[in-house]
Amino acid sequence: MQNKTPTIADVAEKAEVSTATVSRCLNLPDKVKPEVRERINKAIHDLGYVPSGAARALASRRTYTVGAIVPTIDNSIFSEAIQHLQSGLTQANYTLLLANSGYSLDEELREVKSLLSRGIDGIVLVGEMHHPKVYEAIEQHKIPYVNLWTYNPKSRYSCIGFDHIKAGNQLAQHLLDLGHSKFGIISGFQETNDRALLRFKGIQKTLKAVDLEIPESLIIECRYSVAKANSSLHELLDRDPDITAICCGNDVLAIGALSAARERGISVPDQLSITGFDNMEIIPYLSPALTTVNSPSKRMGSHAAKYLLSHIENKTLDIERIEYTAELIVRETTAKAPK
Amino acid sequence: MQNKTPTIADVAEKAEVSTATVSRCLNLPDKVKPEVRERINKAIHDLGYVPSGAARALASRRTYTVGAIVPTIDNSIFSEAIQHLQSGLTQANYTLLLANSGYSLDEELREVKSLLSRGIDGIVLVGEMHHPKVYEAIEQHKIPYVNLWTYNPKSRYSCIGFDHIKAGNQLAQHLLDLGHSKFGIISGFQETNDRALLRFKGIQKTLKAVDLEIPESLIIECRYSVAKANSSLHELLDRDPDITAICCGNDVLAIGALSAARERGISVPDQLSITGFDNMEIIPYLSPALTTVNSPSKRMGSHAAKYLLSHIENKTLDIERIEYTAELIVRETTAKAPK
DNA sequence: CTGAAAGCGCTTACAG
DNA sequence: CTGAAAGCGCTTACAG
Repeated sequence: MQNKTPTIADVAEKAEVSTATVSRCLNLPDKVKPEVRERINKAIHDLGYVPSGAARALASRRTYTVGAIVPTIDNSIFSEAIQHLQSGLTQANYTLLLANSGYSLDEELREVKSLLSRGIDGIVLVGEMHHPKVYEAIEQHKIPYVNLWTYNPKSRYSCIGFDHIKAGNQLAQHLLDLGHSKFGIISGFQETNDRALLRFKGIQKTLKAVDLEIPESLIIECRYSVAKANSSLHELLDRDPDITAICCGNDVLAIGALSAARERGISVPDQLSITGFDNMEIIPYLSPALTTVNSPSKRMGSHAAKYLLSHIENKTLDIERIEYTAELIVRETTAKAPK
Repeated sequence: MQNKTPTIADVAEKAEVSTATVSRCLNLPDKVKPEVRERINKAIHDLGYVPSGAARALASRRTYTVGAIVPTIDNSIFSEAIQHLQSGLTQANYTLLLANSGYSLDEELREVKSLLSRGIDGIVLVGEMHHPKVYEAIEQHKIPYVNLWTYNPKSRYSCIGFDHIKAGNQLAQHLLDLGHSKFGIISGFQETNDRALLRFKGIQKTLKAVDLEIPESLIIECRYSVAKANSSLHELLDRDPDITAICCGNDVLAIGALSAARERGISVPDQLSITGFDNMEIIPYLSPALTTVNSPSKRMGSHAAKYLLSHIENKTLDIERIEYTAELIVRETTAKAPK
């Protein structure tokens, strides 16, 4: 019974080889003779040897770890992406270090620094809007990096995502086609969230094309919570009872808005149309089922894993910009404008 | 312009002190004279020095990292717990390493080993049912460990959670009080999920006390997905149209069941009562709002952070068992049994 | 295919 | 309060 955790030296001694050979056996097995390999594997098994990640990282300058910072994991849409990112990494024997910024740019910077000091081989962030020092810090470390959930052909950085402006366009056009002209907006905070901002810009632009404008007073920004959205819709309707269409920043907000409409006895979609964003798993099973836009979260997550792994393995840092499409999904919460 | 990442030696040189002093300045600031400290901090800042986590971990045998393995992060209820676990750790300058097992015990074991080799100072798992080697591996590493989401006064391991049997009792009693006698169950897979198993056992026990028994054919186990629950309810109702109460393993399943009832034109709760579990954030805003049981996920998550941190700092490994209560929340999906 | 040895960047008794 | 030096457990040219 050894009461000390066995090291590579213990394995080497037991297998009667050098530590260098044990190391090779672990990392480049074909470079060691099969019979030796067998002896080493037996020793490893007998000793219950587990390599020290810290020592390996220090010596090899590789951690086999990738960092990701999302605004929150408490949103099924990010969870889906992370789940897929993670499984892509796990298959390649990489581990995901997950942090969340709570939609704060300063907090995100802190997390980036912490991950960097921890030693990561690659990093993924959500959106394109970050603290300027974030880019600085990452570039200093010379590791592959990608902005997820956003697509900007002119970005200086790699990105994997979709065009939020286009998505906003589609939403607005759909509502316009249904004859709506009186809009309200319940959005996430746009100052620190470029996805929220761009979606709104998209809506705004499409409306402007037909000379429609949403007054400041009918745009509410709030935290992505059902409760906040509920009170926001009440607020909006108090300010202007003639609104016939509400665009919500995501499905969670839309669920809150739906509940407020119900409380007011306003029927959706007959009197009021409501749209969401993301197409969360449960949405089609709700009644009424939300009209929303599909965020390709799983595909983005998987792609991020692939991107990072290939760039880490090849030690390349060139920029890639991948665009996925986000389709409008019309369901039961939008209909012709009343009257 | 240095084109090499600065090390502690560079800082030491620039500040004209030894590396030992820089190290102390970082870890035990009060042990170094204020003026020296200032010089060092300036050097750190000027150089843009970031300590190497790997080197620190290797030398100190501490990683300031805690591992957590949950069945899936794609469930808002686990996300909430993780969010709180994480924020507790972050405040103490620890980082959370998150992995998920996909409800597989073998996968969980793999993840445990990977985390252990990575070097973690503590670990939290969900539930009490694990691969026997999981306990073995963790004990060999002598790090604090806690089973979350479960409370068992007789457990050999620390646990922070609630009593799933009691929760099942409450659910069944509520339905019994409403006059139900014909039950159906849509549960998660019980073989690898002790929470699912115990909740069911709780229901079963309470029913048995009044001589009621749920036949095998009216118990369906499935993945925690809305779609699966939807088809499960159809299946159940095909097998026995006289069922008046359905207990679902969690809220996600209940939402699926609700949608199936709607598809069949069965009114809830008049003709059919449905219960969920967890009380996810959106539940009270849905229509009908689910009768469910509140899982104290946030409190469990925070407590896990506290538990781990204190045991890591004090290098203690004694067992603690913390019980939270899970209350039944009666809303709109349960009512008196028809007829 | 294998080994001796330097080195990765820190921490930590030990002395002073 | 500070420094010299050993050591943490690996990897990796370099030789052979």
